Amino acid sequence: MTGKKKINTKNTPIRERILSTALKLFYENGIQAVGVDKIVAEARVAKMTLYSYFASKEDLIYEYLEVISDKWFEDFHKYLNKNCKSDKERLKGAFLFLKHSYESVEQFRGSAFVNAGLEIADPKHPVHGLILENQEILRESFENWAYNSGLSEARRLSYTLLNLFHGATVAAIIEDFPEPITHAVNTVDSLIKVHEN
Amino acid sequence: MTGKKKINTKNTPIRERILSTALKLFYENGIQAVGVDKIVAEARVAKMTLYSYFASKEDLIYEYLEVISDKWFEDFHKYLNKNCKSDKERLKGAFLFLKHSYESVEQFRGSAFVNAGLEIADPKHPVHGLILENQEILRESFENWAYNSGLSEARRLSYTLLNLFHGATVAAIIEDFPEPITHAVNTVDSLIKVHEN
DNA sequence: ATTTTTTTGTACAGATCTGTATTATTTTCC
DNA sequence: GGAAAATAATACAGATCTGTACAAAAAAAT
Repeated sequence: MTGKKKINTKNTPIRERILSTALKLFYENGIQAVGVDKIVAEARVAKMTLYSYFASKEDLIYEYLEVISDKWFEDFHKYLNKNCKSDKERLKGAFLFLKHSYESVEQFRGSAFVNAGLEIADPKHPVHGLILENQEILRESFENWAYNSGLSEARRLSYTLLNLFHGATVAAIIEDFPEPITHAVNTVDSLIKVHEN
Repeated sequence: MTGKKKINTKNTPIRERILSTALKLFYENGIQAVGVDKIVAEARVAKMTLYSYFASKEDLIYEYLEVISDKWFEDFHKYLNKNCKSDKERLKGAFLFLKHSYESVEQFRGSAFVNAGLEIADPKHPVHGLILENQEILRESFENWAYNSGLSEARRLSYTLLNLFHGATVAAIIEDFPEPITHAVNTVDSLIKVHEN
């Protein structure tokens, strides 16, 4: 009988509002920089209400990463299916999606996972599993697309593309300009040709 | 008559100890995650002593980045001059240095600048100028080495290499394995060949 | 040896953080 | 309408954070 808190797991509009507010604030400012007070203020919700839906900030962070992961892959595939006709086009399309994100997102801050992974230094922290899983899914997509396109060394190429993907994202944030992403797009073209021999 | 604090700017051993302790803690745990109390405890120094050498934590952060920048470029060039005979070798050598860092640094946490840049979200924060400057120096090195090696599109290649550099670093941290760096080394080989035509 | 400077230790102010207690108000359900 | 549940508002506990005050101890300088 530990007297645990009762958490309401129902998906009410208020819960959604808290989560979407946390989503925005965590992404734009970083996880550590955003306090619970800021979230409840922005969501126009009482603090107790937040704690009736989420056991702790830790839980909120974890759910934040899960939700943003789903959302990201959804947007990603929607974009690819709309703009790419083949898996080879998808390889390049992934980076065009990145460019599109930079231009369309009101405040581009790169990848929520990479940022979270770097922010939470301890590699044993539970969110790291989620982040790793996320990156592996993306890499496997690259590998499948490369393999289906008949490119050589699909696995190795997938790691390179993931590197480029991270690098372009990070550089775009630091430089505060989309140029690094444009360069990455061109690099992908070159790499595809190299693996087409 | 604002009554400003008197800051001792002399380079005493104690000041050095504080700075090197902050260096280690900031790099390994992130800037926001490390409090002044933790620094003075680890450096075995009174808190007032820290504040007699540094006006604020903000100042300490700024100096941390300056020092680690100098230190990084020093180690970088030392490694390159020891292991590379030509500028073309230096292009690859930069990534071998990254691998060497991963293997030799007791707790590899990637680039202090990239981490700081992502941690401090506000692009108007003064440290961002320092971070940008740092990255530009590295990119220009890439460009010069590529140009001196007769490679085509040296400038574009330099941006690609910087992307790869960031990406490999970030991926290595997230995956907690050096494989991404190894892949990046191979990619550099491919890219050099592409630009050698 | 004595004065001056530096460093320490402790305490604390004031802000902010996570999380809870409590009571009032609003909404929902029947 | 009236009972039950959800939400709000406020206050607060306890921890932690940056930065300062102040007196004692140690080190350096003369």
